[in-house]
Amino acid sequence: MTDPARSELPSRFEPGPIEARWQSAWEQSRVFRAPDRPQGPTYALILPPPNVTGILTIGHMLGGTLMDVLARVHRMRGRATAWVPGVDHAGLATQVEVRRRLQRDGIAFERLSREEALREIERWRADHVPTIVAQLKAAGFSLDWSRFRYTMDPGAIRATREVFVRLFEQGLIYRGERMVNWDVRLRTAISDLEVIHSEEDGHLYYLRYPGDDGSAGVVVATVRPETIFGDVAVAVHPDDERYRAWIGRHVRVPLVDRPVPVIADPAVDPSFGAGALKITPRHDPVDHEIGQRHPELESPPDILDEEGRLTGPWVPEELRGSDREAARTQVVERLTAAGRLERIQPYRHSVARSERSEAVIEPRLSRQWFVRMGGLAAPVREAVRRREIVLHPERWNRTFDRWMEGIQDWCISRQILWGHPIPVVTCTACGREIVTVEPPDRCPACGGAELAPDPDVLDTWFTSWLWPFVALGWPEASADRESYYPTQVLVTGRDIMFFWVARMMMAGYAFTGRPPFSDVYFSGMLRDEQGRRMSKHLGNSPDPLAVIRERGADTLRWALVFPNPTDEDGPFGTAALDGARNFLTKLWNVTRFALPLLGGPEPRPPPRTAPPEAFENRWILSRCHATLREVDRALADFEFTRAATALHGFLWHDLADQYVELAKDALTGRRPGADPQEYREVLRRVLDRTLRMLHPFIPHVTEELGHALAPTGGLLAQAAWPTADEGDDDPVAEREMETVREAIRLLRNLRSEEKLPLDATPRVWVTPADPALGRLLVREAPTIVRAVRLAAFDVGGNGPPTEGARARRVAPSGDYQMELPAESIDRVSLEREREKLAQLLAKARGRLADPTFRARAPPAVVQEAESKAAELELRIQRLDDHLKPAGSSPGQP
RNA sequence: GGGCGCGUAGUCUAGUGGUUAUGACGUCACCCUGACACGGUGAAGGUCGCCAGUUCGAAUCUGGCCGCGCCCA
Repeated sequence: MTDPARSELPSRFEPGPIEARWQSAWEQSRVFRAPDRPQGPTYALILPPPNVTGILTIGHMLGGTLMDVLARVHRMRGRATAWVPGVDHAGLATQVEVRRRLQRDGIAFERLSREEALREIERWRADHVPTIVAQLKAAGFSLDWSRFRYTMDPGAIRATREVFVRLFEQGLIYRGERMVNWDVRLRTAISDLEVIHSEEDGHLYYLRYPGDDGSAGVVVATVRPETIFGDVAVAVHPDDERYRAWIGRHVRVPLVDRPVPVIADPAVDPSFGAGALKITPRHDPVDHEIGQRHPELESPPDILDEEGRLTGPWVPEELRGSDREAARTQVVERLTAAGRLERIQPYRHSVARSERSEAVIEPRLSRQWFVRMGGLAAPVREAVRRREIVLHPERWNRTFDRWMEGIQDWCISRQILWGHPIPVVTCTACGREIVTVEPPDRCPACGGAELAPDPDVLDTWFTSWLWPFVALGWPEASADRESYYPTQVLVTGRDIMFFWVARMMMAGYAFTGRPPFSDVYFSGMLRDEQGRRMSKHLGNSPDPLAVIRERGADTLRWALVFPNPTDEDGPFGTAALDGARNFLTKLWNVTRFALPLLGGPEPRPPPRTAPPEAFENRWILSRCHATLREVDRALADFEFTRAATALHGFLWHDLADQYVELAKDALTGRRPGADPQEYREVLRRVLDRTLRMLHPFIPHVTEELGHALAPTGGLLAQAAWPTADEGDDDPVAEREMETVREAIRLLRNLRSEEKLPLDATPRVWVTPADPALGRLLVREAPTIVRAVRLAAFDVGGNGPPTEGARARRVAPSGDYQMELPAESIDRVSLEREREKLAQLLAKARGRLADPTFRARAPPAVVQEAESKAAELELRIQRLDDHLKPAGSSPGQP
């Protein structure tokens, strides 16, 4: 804890020790532990469980920061807040990592026994989980570690089996032979999510299939000549005149001379290649569909084994065992020799690769377990339409619905070791399949004790989709489920919108009858400073722990939310981190400046009873209040950057640049007639509110500063979020401050343009534009004098004694004249300004001269344009007045 | 090929029909003014991708084109 005796902050802001101190203070006080039996409203979110595969990335830090902001704000608002951490066993991803590590040691994963393999994976998990936990803690995330879960802990195992059995019993899980994405290197089916499509250079081969009758036959274009052995037909478009005569006749597959029919199918694109397609139903999804539409075709052969090598009786013996790449070369050679290769054309096309192994995906007809999705999707689509669940940003709602409409069945079996076993055993005696939650001892049909487990495991997502309620205790009727389910918001990347988010929603309705959350926020992806997306592959994603060690968690957090567009990809790099560091330093220094003025630390102030009298005080309270409303609104809309921008602008420009500078002398008791106590109370109140508003974003430094201001005030982490106080609203003060700032800006400008020495204190005369402005300028004259460093600011009095010894500037608030040490009038800048105003006036007049504008535009707009034009005329006239005599003064006849 | 989105100062970005288009970084000038040079005060820098249209009025709405990105096939 902060030393209560310390009344001064160190002049340098050092995040390291501060963050360590407050993280342990939070941990000790158990602020982030959600109550088991909460009173009143709750707020729950789950951390999308990161893979045990490895360490977290900056992208995880972004999502975590946004969730932490939400969790902390709601906790401060008094909601019983549960933010539940967990890690995902990540079946395939983890197995690939472990395999790679073993490979470095010269051990082949495939050689290990099941037990040995699982032990290796367990060792990997034990190595990595602590790192992940350390990263999450170092970021200052307010996770409830007492509720930490793992997707393979006993509860998750039971839940997964339970769900499988329920769906099986409802007929929603079935086993079938379907087209899947096959990874030939890892020898498993993988999900669409794990497939990456990208444009690659390849070739298009034109092959001649001679006619059965000895005629020239048909030319077929293909990118995969090695699959000709699996052909069962050649297809053409039914309306394609070129081939109409061929439909129903036969051509011969080159090299093997096997006859196949020419069929008509509307799926064939006549403009692709030569307009004829070879049909290999077991090795291409489109061909498969065409095959299904033509039951008259012979049953298609499988010519590739699970590692992608040519196999089977349909393949010429000397080619059997060649893998796809080698086989392609060999087949092309043979086709050339046989005179069947018409030509080869360079061809750039979309290639699907496995995200895990980078192997080209082999579409493969294979026997797998599937979940029927149509029925599960229906209530979700309905919920999104009713806005029972809302996706943010808005536009994803439509995209989501369109995808749900065309939803495909889900392949949930994987041919790997690591994962939840499929809860299906087969009795070796009678062949009965048993699907039960508790693994059976004997066959219920024949009593046989020899039960063979299904060799496959479940897709990791088959557990992940249950996470919002499993993490809260499902299927047990736990107290947490009662209190914290449904959760409020899910924050994640849109890349897993369909594979995870949509499925969680389906599972929520299917197994709990309720939505798993009410809002989903999709964060953008991060890009590096060259605009490239961060990826492991490019190695351009910095290690979060290193960033935190070097620059602090708060700096990282602010760098992630402040400069980033809400719904697009945002840049992240040293520029963002430097900006964040500068901002934190600014906050540090403002507080450091305020602390001694406030008479050192004291308890947080009681609510103010009367509004302050001083103009700056009313103004800063009004700004502070406007900022709070903006932050509240922005957070309600999940617009984190807007909230951060409002806070940044307020702290830096309103509080530091304006308020502190203008009120400095009053605060330090050097302004006659000002009540320093009022200024101090206001400053304390504003700082206190600012720290609270910033706390969810940058918790450590605000906690440190909050305690410096009020050492006995308790933790900011459990302080109350500021409440809007309409009494602080003061539009008059805000308008008046605009006028005062305009006067200051303009006079500083004159000083700068006229190259006045720094120590010069000129006199200024102003002829106010109207009496009300005059009264304001008189009232605030001391402030203006101080801010611009003037000898005097004379409102409405006589002008300077010498015509030439002055510079002039006309502003909406009045006509300013500054005494200059020499006879220098900046005619150039006056003329430039006149020109600018004249342009604006021409524009305004043009508009007003247009009768349809007067007729059709709303009266308020017309009136505004009129007064605008009048004001411009007046200003130009005043400028002309000054330009004329100045032009004819000294030296002129 | 289909869908979605994006093109605003050198860079990143705010801004969904009505004052002189926002802020940050960078640039230039002056200033280490008793919180902060990780700072202050000023300045320069924009045909709001292009072309039509709707409208009294378009960065903003519509259509087309060009360029870029993402998702799906």
